[in-house]
Amino acid sequence: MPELPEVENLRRGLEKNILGQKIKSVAVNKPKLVSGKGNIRVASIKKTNDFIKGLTGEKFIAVERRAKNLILRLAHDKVILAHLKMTGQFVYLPSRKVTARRSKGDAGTKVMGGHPIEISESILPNKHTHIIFELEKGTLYYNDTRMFGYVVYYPTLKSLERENYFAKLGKEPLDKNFTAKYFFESLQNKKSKIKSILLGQDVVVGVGNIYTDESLFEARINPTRSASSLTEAEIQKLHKAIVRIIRRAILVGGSSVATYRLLDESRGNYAREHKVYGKSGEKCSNCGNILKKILIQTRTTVFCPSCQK
DNA sequence: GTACTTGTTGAACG
DNA sequence: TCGTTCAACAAGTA
Repeated sequence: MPELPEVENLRRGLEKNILGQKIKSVAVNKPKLVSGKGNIRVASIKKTNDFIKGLTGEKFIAVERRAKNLILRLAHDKVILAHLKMTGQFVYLPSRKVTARRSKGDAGTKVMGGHPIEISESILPNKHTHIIFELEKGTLYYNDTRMFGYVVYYPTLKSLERENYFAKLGKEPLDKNFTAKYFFESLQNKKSKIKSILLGQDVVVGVGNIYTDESLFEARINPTRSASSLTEAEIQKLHKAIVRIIRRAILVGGSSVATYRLLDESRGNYAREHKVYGKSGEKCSNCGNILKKILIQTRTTVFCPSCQK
């Protein structure tokens, strides 16, 4: 599942490849995906028509990110807001004219990620391809197996801002405003578990299940502790761990999604540095005791009971 | 067939 | 009213 580092990585890849390109045509196979965010479940034909009409012929002028949201900006102040949720992925393939003679999976094939790309999905489009943008020099596909994600069109930047969607989001973990002091103050009145706070988006954004467990392990903090019970020193350690891990993950992820050929390697890169996530029952890399798995807010949580107090 | 997984959030809870 | 908890979304995997 893409967390902030993967989305940031995807943003950079898209920026490199689609910026300046015009959308020649758009195909929407699943109206639900373009019909709204979150709980809006009613697929609207009008929204689909607006999406296609509004975007056809427009040029990409910027690719931005807020938390795990991608903001694709187009000429005439038009915007696409995209969230990959668990299984969304954008894949860009240059057209044959641009990449002369290639067979499936050739190193010359440019692909961007999100959710890790399955080998079985290396043929595009496939049954999980729900939106297709034909660009001047290639094709941009949106795939999503579980369809939790969304790709929503806004006719103006203002119409996106009007929804106030970003208003209650917390700080970006890599923003200079995300300081240890801010973090400490934000946790003072919070009674819920520190893991729940990290998973929530109102204090710090973009830290999902994986990096929450990894950060708490690195800071040696038990995920079940209430946020307000943490000492200032512990919060400083946790702050440092979050920033370091997210930075590191962007760096490692940066080399992992360039081509299909790197796929297997990329998975290794992504998972290689995990110390607790997905390692329940294995030995703690620090003390050798067995890592334990519990549920916090219906989310799998792995930690070392002897290291994390 | 059944349980489990995942990010985010509106709804329900106390 | 407010802070906190939880179910729901979808579909693949074990």
